[in-house]
Amino acid sequence: MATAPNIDRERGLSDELADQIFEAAMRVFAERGFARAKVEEVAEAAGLARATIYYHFRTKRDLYVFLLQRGIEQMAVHVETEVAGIEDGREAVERLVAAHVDFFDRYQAFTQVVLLETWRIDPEADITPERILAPDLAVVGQVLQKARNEGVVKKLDSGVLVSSFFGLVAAAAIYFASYRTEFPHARMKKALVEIFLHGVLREAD
Amino acid sequence: MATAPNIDRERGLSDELADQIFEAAMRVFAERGFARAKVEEVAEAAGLARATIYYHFRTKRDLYVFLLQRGIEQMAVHVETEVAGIEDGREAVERLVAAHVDFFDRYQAFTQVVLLETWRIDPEADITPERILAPDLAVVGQVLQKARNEGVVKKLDSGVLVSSFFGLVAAAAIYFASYRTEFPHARMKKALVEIFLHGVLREAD
Amino acid sequence: MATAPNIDRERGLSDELADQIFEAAMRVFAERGFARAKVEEVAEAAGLARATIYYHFRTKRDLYVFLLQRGIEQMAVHVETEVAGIEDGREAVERLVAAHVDFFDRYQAFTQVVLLETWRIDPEADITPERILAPDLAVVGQVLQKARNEGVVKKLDSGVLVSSFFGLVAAAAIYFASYRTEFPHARMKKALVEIFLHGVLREAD
Amino acid sequence: MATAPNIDRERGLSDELADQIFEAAMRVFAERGFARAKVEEVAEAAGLARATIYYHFRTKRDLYVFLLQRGIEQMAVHVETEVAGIEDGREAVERLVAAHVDFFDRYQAFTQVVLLETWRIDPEADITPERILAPDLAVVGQVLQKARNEGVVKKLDSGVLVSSFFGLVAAAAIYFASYRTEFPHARMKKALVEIFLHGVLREAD
DNA sequence: GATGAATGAGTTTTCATTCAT
DNA sequence: AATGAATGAAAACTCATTCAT
Repeated sequence: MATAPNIDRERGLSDELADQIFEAAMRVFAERGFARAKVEEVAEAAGLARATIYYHFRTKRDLYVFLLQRGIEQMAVHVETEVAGIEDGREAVERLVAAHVDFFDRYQAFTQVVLLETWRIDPEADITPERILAPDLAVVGQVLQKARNEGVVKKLDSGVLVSSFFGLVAAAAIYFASYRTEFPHARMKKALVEIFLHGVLREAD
Repeated sequence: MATAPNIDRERGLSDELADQIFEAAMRVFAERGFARAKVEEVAEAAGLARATIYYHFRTKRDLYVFLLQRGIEQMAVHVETEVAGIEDGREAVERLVAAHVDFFDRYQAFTQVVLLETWRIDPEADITPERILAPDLAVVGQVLQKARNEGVVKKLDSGVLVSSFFGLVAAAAIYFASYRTEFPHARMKKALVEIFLHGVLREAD
Repeated sequence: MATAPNIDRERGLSDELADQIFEAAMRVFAERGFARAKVEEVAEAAGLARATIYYHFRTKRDLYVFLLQRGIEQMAVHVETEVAGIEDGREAVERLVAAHVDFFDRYQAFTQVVLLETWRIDPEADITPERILAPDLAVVGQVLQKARNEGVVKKLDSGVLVSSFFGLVAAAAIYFASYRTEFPHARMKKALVEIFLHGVLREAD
Repeated sequence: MATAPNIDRERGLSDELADQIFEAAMRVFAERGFARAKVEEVAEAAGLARATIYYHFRTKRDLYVFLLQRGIEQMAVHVETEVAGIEDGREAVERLVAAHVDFFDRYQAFTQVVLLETWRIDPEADITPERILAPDLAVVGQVLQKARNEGVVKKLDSGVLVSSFFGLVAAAAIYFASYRTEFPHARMKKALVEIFLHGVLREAD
């Protein structure tokens, strides 16, 4: 896991350069969205000439996919590390929420890119959100599935479970990223765990 | 409420034509996203000449804002009608979820536009998601606030509450819209209500 | 004949504008060849903005095909007029040569475009020289065929006959166009007729 | 003769490598024409890296000139060998046609390059077709001149004679190369000799 | 000698927008 | 009110060429 093929890394793009471009692309795509972002901007942000980007990536889209894959890979690694070795299903779910909130909070730019842009890159091609998010979805699905099998989590449709999980976490991330509220990270994390696990109703306690 | 200013309706755009353009814009913007959508495409879809669109709307962006405002207005009306007159806070929250799921399900195209594009139209301008979603957020906030005050809902930060609500509902909408799963609408609605109210844990029951 | 479909004339390109663009394209493509010619240059030569060319022609290649088709059409008309009504096979062939030399001489720019560029536009597509030259080839083939049937012309393979005819006439056109020799038009015409009809050997007389 | 200066052979390009590049360039330039051909393609076809081509040739144009010169050199040698030692003027002319047809037929790719591209390489520079074709033109001119002086060939302008000769032979070459007709080589050769020497009219016999 | 990497200088094409009718 | 025609301003992508290794 977390060792995806990285189809895009053409012509022996060195790790260093890959990082450089990754960072630059992240910043630019997050701020402007795929369509409004200019390759020139990414190049500039990476301290390279525009043509150099094209030397390493056939198209703007390829660059974008590279960004997504690499980011999700890192996210999956982060999350997996967090939930690794936890036996208790309930705690695993808690950690799952927490790990996502942490990651989304730390990489707000990337989060926006992934959550808002992935849906429209190229529906007809094989670059669906499902596929892009696959590494993380694998971890999330696994944890939730296990918890469900253990009877810790309700017998809900697994699609609904996963989408709810993502919706909750992502919405908060985007919401707070957009409004840069001073709302403390810790309290947000706690609140989301609470809602996901127990719902909003008071009597549920 | 539901009687927004409609700054855009220039030069006596007839209701009929407004509908025509609204539908066309919805389809096109949903399918391609704001940036990739062409004014020409909207015109064509509306059976009009490109210049005619410009006769009624100063810019592409104005057309887009018109679409959003009109759509959200309708959504707010729909939701408000659904929760109107319900005294019981808990039931109101249930209906709130249900009403959104229904609306999102019926207007999938519009949902995609609102939920994925709003965030990036024009950050520096006054067209923030907050403002665009205002009519609906007002209703949602009201219902949740009331329920919280009544002690039905937990004392969570209201921003978190609202974002959670939206995240849950919206994610499901997009998720199912994208994959056109055969998952029955009714069951999805029920599941989301369940999760939002009681969480995913089984022991909560 | 000489009333081809003109598939390219999109969006009601007026006759006047068509002429304008035709002339401009001719000059530019002749001087620089297809690949080196810039659409910008054609636009400028036509007194239009570059985008205006693109308003009327989808691509540079389309513009080029328009140029070829229109030119050949005119050539076929010219030639056909010259040989029309001539009963004597031998005289018809003479006139055929003369008409081509005249046309090629008058429209040297166009001649270069047709004879040097056509072969490589798009081999795999349906824009072969054969098809482009069709209107003229039809006339040439007809005249030669008739003369052959009448026993005026030798029983040579018709492909060889046509290609020889073209080769002779075209080579002279390009040769003299390139070197702008002071060689008198009339003498060249006579010489080519002589060679085509009787060959270069003296004893043949 | 046939021992041109070869200005291009820089940095001790070995014969083997020269051949390798010659073949590759021939194929690529023939297929795509000068402007559309990429140096990269030639390199690839030669099994070399792009920069290696630039190690041996200052520019793409230099590479092209190298190709032309080397090819024409070979052609001139071939033709000269064929007509060498022939006393009879008429037979020499016959052999001249035959030798060209043979060469063009065998090296169709090169033929296309020479006959279609030479005219536009660099008109303002000294790379005119006249100069490029010089080695062969020398032989052709010599043979025709001699025949004319001997009274075997008519007293036609020598430019017309040469252009007619080339036009006839080249047109057939290109024609048959393009359409890969199954027309037998031998018959074509005979027909062209016939036309060039005696013309197309039957009564001439 | 050979070449991977980098880039400057274009060029085609796209589109929102304007305007005369 | 409506629209065909025209265009300015981008922006993606290409490719010959250079250069450090």
